[in-house]
Amino acid sequence: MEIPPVVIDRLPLYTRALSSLQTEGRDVVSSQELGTRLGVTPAQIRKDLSYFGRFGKQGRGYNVQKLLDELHRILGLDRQWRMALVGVGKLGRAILGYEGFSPQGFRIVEAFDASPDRIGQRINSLTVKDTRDLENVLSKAPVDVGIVAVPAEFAQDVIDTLVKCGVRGILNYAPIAAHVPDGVHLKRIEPVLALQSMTYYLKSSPRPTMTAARG
Amino acid sequence: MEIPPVVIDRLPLYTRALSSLQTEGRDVVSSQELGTRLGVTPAQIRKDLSYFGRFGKQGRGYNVQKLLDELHRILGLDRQWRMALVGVGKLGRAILGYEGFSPQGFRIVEAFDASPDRIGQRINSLTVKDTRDLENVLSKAPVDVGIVAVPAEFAQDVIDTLVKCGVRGILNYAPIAAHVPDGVHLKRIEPVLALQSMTYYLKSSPRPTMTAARG
DNA sequence: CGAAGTTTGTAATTGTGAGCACAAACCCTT
DNA sequence: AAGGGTTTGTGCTCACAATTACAAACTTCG
Repeated sequence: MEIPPVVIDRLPLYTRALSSLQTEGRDVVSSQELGTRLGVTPAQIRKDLSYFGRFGKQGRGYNVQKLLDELHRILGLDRQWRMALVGVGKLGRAILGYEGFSPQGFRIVEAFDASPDRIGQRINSLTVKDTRDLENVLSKAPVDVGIVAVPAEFAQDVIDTLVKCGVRGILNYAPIAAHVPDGVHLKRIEPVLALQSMTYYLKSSPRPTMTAARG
Repeated sequence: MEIPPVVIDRLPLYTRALSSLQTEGRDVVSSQELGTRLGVTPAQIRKDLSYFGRFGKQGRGYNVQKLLDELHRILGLDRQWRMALVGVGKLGRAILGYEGFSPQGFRIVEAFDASPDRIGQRINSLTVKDTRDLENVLSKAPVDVGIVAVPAEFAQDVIDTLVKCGVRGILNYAPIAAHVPDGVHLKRIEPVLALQSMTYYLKSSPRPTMTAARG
């Protein structure tokens, strides 16, 4: 059976909410409560989960720990994921310094750059390697995901190289419409695009005054 | 008439592709070519654009400059947008240093933080102000968009405050399912969520060898 | 000028995902 | 043990977005 991508995209949200509940010491949660927390309808949650099995109990709800384990298994979050960063400019450095990846099992294990004055530098206990050595390095120690943080004009080339190296997941921070072959999964991280669609809604309605109440 | 949000989300992509074409000196482009560049069907592009008017010419295509102007007008990209950043930790600093915003008309004009040792610091020609003064500052010099880069546990409070200050667009970098009232537009920037859904597809199929060809 | 070749805009169709509603299953209290 | 209260899983319906398909309009070339 083929599961709709939108469903897969929602599962991490459920995972995160369940983690919170677990921290709060909760044993059981209903689709109702989960939905309220996430801003999703209970029916949607139940339907999404039903693609993968029957994890709940009527009259009771879902066991937090059990459902969390199931989701981890389903999403493949029960293992470590190795990532390679390409581009250690301003943005790349910020990504290297970001502490949100490792607690979730994602580790940047290699960093590459094309600029001679960056190659050899040590950043966050990682030595920057030459982009031209990408194939060599990754053939010996493959990674699961490539993070692209190079200027737009080089991004497609870098992505092509990563794909050639067998990388099947790519996180693209470069502002281009990248092309990847079937079977390779690419996700864009582009704050500017998010802003540019948001302005459509902001432009029309006037800036509300601070005293205005909301109904 | 109500335009589907998915359509609005695609318009910035069109804008970007058209900018490239403009730089390349192209006068005219067909939905066919635009579609190939963006990985979107030509019909989709034509339909999306038809929500807003008739910008093309049969047998010829779209005038690059004209369509670009129209899209800028439609999305509200023909003006400057003022943004306030809340949270100048590691992530916040990276956002402040990011150079992709201003060329597109988005400017961070205020930075806030709650930590005493950060308040008063100068970062990128901006003086960090006390989060408690947020209402005061924004009442005198309103912003259009708030960027939230505080730890998860404070994010909802910050968002509530921003909303109270009349901010109707929020870019949220904090890993929470934030709640905003109707009329406030929130966009999440969460690389980890993107990765966590990607792993679903990566986990099943084996890591391909480098010599394997793709069909 | 006429015919062949393009390309748009849109009506109609198809496909897909979200929400509704309810039977079945379970809990809890008395 | 029995009945009232919850909550799940899912068939069904509805809404909406993507695709198809084509007439109309334009360009180009002979």
